[in-house]
Amino acid sequence: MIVTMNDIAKKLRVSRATVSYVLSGRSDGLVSEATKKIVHSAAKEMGYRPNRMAAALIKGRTQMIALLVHDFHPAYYSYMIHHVCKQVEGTDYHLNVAQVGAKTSPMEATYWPVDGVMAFDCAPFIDQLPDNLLASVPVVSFGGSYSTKVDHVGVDIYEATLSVVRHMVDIGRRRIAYLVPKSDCCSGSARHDAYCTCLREARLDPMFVQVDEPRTVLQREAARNVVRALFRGRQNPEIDALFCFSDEMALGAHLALRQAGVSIPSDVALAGIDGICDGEYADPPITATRQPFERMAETAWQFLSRRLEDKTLPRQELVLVPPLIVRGSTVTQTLR
Amino acid sequence: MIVTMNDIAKKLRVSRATVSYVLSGRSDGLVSEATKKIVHSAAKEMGYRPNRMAAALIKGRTQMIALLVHDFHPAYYSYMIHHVCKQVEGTDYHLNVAQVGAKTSPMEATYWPVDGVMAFDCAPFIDQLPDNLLASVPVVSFGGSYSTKVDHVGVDIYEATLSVVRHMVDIGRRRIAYLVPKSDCCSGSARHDAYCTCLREARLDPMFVQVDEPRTVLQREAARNVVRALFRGRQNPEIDALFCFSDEMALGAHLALRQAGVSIPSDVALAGIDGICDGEYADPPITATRQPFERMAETAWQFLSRRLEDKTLPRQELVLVPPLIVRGSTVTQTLR
DNA sequence: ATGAAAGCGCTAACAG
DNA sequence: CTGTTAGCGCTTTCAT
Repeated sequence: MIVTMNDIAKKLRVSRATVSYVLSGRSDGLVSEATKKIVHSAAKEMGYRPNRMAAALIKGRTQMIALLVHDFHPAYYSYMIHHVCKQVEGTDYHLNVAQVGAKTSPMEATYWPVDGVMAFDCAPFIDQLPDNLLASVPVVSFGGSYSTKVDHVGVDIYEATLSVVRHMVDIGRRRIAYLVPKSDCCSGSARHDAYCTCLREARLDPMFVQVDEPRTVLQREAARNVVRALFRGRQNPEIDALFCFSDEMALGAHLALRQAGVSIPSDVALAGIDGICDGEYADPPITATRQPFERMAETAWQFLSRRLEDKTLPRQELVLVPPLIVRGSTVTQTLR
Repeated sequence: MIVTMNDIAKKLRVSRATVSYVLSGRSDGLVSEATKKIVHSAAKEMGYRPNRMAAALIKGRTQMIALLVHDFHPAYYSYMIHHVCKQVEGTDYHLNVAQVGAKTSPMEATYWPVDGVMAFDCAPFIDQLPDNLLASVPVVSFGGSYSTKVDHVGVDIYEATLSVVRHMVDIGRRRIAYLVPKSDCCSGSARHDAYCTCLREARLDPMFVQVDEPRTVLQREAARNVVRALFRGRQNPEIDALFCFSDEMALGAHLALRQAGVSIPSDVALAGIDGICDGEYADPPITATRQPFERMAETAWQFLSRRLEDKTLPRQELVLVPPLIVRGSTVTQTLR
């Protein structure tokens, strides 16, 4: 049923080695043109498909790169996956996108032996990895949550947050709340610390609007519900700006505010972090810092491919500060 | 550097077989509790990681399932990936999400030997697969574009389109245009045919608004540009309804219409196909048929796991008709 | 209860 | 130019 090199060799009455040479393209001058042709056509005709496992086993390299993410769905992740794919596409490597998280244990995510790992937004996971693994397989960590133990392309979320919150102060807001998943509402979290710092500088009081849902998939809906509850009835919480943990949450808040009859930005200014394009399509479009998706994907892959060629390279590091994109959710703009 | 079973066996002065039995959990009464403990602790201590390639090679099964998609990014795909992941999570199988498309040849997508293939929205790709592959590895095709050559969970796009366009007729629209990627504007395409049929029934003239961009990633932006151009100046095309190929395109049209000062739905009613949640967050929210994502993922996985256990099963087939979700983009609604 | 041995499909010396 | 051979790391009879 399944055709192997042996089958081809037997049928053609040549040795396995010859077939191997031809089919793997290492036959430079070793094998006659005639045999080459015969082997190729036999392989095609018999429907031969190389067993990569066997090749990988002996070569010690799988040509496989694992891209580790928390999830596939929210646009923030799928953007990044998309861009990383574009980088790896056309190289000799194959991308294996795998989820890490609560249900998928770290070890399972790297279930397959891979030549390299690209870990997006999951520093804790990297830090959890056993040292011998870290030593034996190149890892590049990238995203807002990056590990400094390995090559990394980071995003400075602290600075990003500063620029968003300062922008809110600059446009005259005084009651700036922070819409945040409960699990991230603690010092040590870059957004939290930057938010607090910024408000302290401006002599304003922090206000936390906490959302229960930590799972990124439902962040938008969860944020919407919390903000809806907040503005329900006449208990207007006297908020005039809402800084959101993510654009997903900003989108949820956006809908809740509109439905509560709250005007954006005149009543409440809204801004997020990420810069997924959905924010641009909202009305008014949402102010946010924009993750340099392409740049990150490109650099992360560059770091990894270099490392793949030379394991002794010194640590490669880059930290980017995402630019603030001011849109209609904080500043009244005329439509273009 | 890399620890193998041999290393453990040598260190412990037992045979490889013993180690194998213990580590793969097949040691029911074969190996003494004492040895078991010793082996386990040695493995842990030495940082042993099983080489799945070797196991797969000998067992002839990789425990790997390929999920084939065109792209990761637009929400329509990432939803599905998300849901398929949830299905496979917790089973003995591992999901390998791979892209098929222009750049990634079909054969490369199944580069790794997998135990099964789940092909989302890519019937042409399945039909292109060599027969011997189709015979040797179970494939389930699902989505709007499904192959009837193999097990499949289809979505009846023709019916879906009928329900959307009929809805537009029902609410009194008479100039119903179809916003469509150029490549899909031909008879044979389910949406196209259903749209034409429906308009013929209602004695209306079809109007095609063609978008150049076939690549799904940029559909939204491309749709936006086309619609913007359409409504630019005072050349109002006398359209009172716009049926969109996808929700992505509907979202683009939505923004363009708003920015052109066209009121939705009073001037132009808007509807799409897919039912991605972003459509719900638009203002007004977008009417669309809703792909039964969860149901499809669940059934597709069910079909595949059954097939994995019994290759002789008769063809498994299911075709779903997605329900029409009427929202504010076609019918004026009060906010909830 | 444990070990020896064969072999999964392929690659890469090395001989001829 | 082609064939022989020795494994890659693991599983799995079959002996012991």
